[in-house]
Amino acid sequence: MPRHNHPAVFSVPQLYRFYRQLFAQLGPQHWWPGRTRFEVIIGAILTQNTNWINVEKTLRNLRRASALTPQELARLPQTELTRLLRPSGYFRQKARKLRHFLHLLQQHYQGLLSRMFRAPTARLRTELLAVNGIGEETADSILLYAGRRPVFVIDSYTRRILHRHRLARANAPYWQLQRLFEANLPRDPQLYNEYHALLVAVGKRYCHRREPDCRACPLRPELEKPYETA
DNA sequence: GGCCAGGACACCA
DNA sequence: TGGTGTCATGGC
Repeated sequence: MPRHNHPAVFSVPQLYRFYRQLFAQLGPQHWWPGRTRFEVIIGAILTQNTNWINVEKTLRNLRRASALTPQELARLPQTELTRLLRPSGYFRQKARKLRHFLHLLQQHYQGLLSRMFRAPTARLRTELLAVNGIGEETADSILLYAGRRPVFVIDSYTRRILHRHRLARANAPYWQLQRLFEANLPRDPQLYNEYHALLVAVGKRYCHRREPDCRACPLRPELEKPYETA
């Protein structure tokens, strides 16, 4: 096999077992927390490298300002938008990102989410990735949680958990980790939804950056060897 | 008072 | 291609 083609992940027959174990222990996570598809999209952008608690504060701000539809948000002056976004951090950047998304929606879909989510998944993903401020994780979160498309989301918790369970290299590319899940699971948006949410829940509780609480981790019985965190 | 949080991007070699 | 700095608030 050519050097550049070495797999960064191993074959994973136990991937679905992981899921059942997590679900049995933690139960349904009811993701994505958001009342409408637009809220899900906004939340996906606002939660970038940011605690969800802070995002909720911002969503409350936007709700009070009646700015939780594309049309209403577009009418908000930039200075006002920036002010409302403060609690979730990076507020100047995120104000621009939201504007960029609204621009895509307006230019390609007449400002209508109903039209946007009629587009084929691959095309919509490409368009979302072309928006400055929307990367792979955010695009896939939008596709899965707002669009209910069978696209597995890879976030930092998922990456960390896979690495600590020796299922992937620490620096494996996004698409490889995504393929790992998509190739080993039924192509079911609801399953992808719950699985990713469960991985985040496990990550938050047991798989911290510095001191992973591995003995309490629900996935522990699956482990063959002690962790290597390097 | 430091660390972390459901990233993305520009810039550099 | 891969590494590094930047963006920023709030909770623990």
